[in-house]
Amino acid sequence: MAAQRREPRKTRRVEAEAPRPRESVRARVHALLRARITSLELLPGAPLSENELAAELDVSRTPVREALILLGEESLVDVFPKLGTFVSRISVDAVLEAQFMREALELAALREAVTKSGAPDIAALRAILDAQRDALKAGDADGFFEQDEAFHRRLMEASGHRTLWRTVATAKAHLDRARRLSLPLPHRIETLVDEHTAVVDALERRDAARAEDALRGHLQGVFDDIGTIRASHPELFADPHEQPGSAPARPRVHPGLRA
Amino acid sequence: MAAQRREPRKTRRVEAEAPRPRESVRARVHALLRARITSLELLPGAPLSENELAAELDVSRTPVREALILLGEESLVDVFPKLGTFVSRISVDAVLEAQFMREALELAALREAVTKSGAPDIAALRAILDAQRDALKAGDADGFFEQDEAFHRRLMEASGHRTLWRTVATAKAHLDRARRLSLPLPHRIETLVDEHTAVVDALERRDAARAEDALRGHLQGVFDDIGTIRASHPELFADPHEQPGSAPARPRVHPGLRA
DNA sequence: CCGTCCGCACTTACATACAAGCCTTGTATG
DNA sequence: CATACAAGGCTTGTATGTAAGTGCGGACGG
Repeated sequence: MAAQRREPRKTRRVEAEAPRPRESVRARVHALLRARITSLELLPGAPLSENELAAELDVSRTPVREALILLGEESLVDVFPKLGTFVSRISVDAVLEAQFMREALELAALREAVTKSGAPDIAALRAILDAQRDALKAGDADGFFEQDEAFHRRLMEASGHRTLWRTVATAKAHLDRARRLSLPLPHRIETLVDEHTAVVDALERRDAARAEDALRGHLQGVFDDIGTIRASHPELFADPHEQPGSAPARPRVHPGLRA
Repeated sequence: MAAQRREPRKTRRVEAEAPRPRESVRARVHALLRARITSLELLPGAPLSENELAAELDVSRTPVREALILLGEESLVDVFPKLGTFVSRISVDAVLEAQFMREALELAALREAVTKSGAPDIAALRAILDAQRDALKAGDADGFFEQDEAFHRRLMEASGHRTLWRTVATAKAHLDRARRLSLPLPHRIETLVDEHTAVVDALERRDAARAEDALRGHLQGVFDDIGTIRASHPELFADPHEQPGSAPARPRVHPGLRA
């Protein structure tokens, strides 16, 4: 495909189409690509061309490029100068670090939530659990993950920390990519909701120790699944024994998966 | 000052001046501005114009803009569309969150370091402490802070987590801006080195509980100082009762401090 | 004197043009 | 046939041009 054979964009937009330009183009592109990556719609290793994306989304390269830079900061893409940008492969190190970070932050927040949370928090959490069970029954994988995200996010809010979720979400993105691959295991998923429920139960009884144990076990279990996945999808993972200081697995040729 | 009265940049660079263009211009600008902000060379509230910075650094607006976007992600600058970009004021909420995050991550890492660290780690840490004491005697504030950063970074490496420092450093930046203001208190500073030493001592003895207590106390003490500072420099702090959801303290007029 | 309105000077957001590096592939040569 | 080489097409990096929003300040009317 030749680049940019599309007709030049009109500099003056028709006003019928832009009711809410409140959110910047960059933010929209960033959110879109992030969703595509974490949902595995874009597989690890897939190339992301600034030109192609700009053409597809009908915007200029500038906001696309800025979005890719931000995704690079989150390690969701790897940018190789003058070579190309690719969805990052799942790095064992990155997953380990993400798991560690998530565990440390969520457990610390939970300790505070035990004393700070109130009835509205518990009610909101239980509502999310109900929705998650519904999604499970309906076989709605996307909805299930949405509610999972909502649960952990709401749990952190219950601790009074409102801005910390961004950091946890960044770490969680790496774990989620791996978890998505384990979806075909339905028995595992049912367990997850039960584990969530145990956390809320302990939280409601203000039982700090039990809440902590429940959440820790839950997070550890999620992490353990990833090892199982790796065996069946090795091409999605980065070289396991890579030195972090050295060049980060530059692809010899444009790594496959194109189209 | 009128914008861009500088002569047009030569598109072809003289090659005598660029021996190592390995690091992108964006990365250099980002690092430079970050250093200026965390060192308080650029005070909270100070305006950062893409045009002015591009002219001063003799680069185009593009890498400057990209660097500012990254700093915005770290909450070190606030970008108000079509209005201006300003060094972020020290937000009490942000400092609280940074403190919480740092404490959670560093303590969790320390727990692992107690079992994983070895003699080389201890030796490296003690060397850093010596350097820190030297900087203290010499009255070298910048050097002191450098060694402080090195200490905490090395401590995290001793736990085996190599990539986690980036996250901690982002949080630490907000705390450091406040701490810089407390430098005139020399008695406090001497305490800091002693606290660091206590952590290493306990770590060497593999005394997890004592190491944890020492580090927790140290981090808490650092945090307590910030409250003291706030009284004497209120203009550097954001509105204390600001709703995080609402507009983030948009400046009525370009906030002063301009040259 | 005071309020209102309008334009100007500044900003960032987005679009486009140009530069430079890497890989592939076709081609010529041994 | 194998290999060296060079050109071309792709990529991202940087530079610059254009659009559009915001607040300030002066002109103007009351």
